[in-house]
Amino acid sequence: MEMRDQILASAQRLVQQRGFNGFSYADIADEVGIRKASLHHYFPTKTDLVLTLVEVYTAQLEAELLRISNAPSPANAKLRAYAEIYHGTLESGRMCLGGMLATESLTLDPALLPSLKRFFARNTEWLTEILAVGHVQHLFVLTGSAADHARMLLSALQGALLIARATGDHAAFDMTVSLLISGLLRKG
Amino acid sequence: MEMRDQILASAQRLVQQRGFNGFSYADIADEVGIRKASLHHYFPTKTDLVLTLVEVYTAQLEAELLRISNAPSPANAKLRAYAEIYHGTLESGRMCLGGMLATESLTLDPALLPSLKRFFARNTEWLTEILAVGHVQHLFVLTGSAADHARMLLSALQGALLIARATGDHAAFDMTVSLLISGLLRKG
DNA sequence: AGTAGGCTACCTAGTAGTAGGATGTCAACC
DNA sequence: GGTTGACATCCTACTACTAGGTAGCCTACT
Repeated sequence: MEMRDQILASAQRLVQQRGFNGFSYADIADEVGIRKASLHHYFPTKTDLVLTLVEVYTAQLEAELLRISNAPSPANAKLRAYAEIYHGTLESGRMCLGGMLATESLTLDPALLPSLKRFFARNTEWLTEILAVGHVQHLFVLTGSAADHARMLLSALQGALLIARATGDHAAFDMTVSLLISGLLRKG
Repeated sequence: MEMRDQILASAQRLVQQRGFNGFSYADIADEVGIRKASLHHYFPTKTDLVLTLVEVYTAQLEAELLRISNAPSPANAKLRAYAEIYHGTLESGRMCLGGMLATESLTLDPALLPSLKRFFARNTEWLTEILAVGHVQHLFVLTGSAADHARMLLSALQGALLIARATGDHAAFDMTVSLLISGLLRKG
């Protein structure tokens, strides 16, 4: 299973940095050191490969979300930990895998879309839960429903990632994160 | 100049819907009804074409921003009008041209990046101005600097566009816009 | 005469994907 | 214990097609 994992790691990096339409099997072959044709043994089509990628990525996310949820920290610290994931993505010169594929969704095999939707649904669901908990603990002041705030936070983080790629301004990304969280906190 | 404009319109739509790496000269040729080779008469390279696109798009934006700025409406209405631009983009099945290219920036000819940066800088600058005016008029309550809020708003709008593409949930987009604006308003 | 705008025909490189063979591993069988 | 067959992994070689881009020609307008 060593080679399969190498292929997935290489493909994941390529999708996050260059997009589905921005890389080819040849790029992966060069990187992992086998021939292009051999890649088709593991993943018959590019769609198969990226579908696996989305599933793996979602599973990795799930593990992180559970780790954060189970930590004995206040809700605002959990939001910070969540934002920290995006920070790491930015530092490695990548987009969120889901975000990248979302922009390209009109060019993707429709078979990928359900998994992609699930990815975003899971993010929204988790954020909603954290916001609801922070709300009943009087930590957060919400001007809309927890689900609405969750979608807004997710949008802002994805967008901040996108903009930081164009501007190169990582400090602005951090500032946006801080503003998003401080905007939720009870004043005084 | 008729054909040139047709080419630009077609290319703009293709970039916004499919991304730089998701369309080809053949797609444009099919659409505008001339041969692929003839396109090179107007735009020698794909980079030339997209560079022009970014400049035109920025100029169109500038006109809209001035129109909104000069309207005799309160700052929150101006923000709504700005968000309305994004709403229209979403309804036509497109990403923001800048946002789409931003995600693909690692695969673009570096010659495109300065114009792309200017596009985002202009958006941020305009939003900052509107927010500052709303602030001195005691319409908005800001928890950070006007520039910080501007970047956050821009991020959230771009991200909301991206997510709406994956989920197909346009109502969520509208809700995010409302939440962003109501979150700025002075309470009570 | 020069230029703008279009054409056919072509080039080189790269795309995803296939065919079929070489090598190796491992388990079942006699 | 050695043979056999199934399967995994990787290869060379290739197909069919698309990519961006070029060469050179034709026509119409100024």
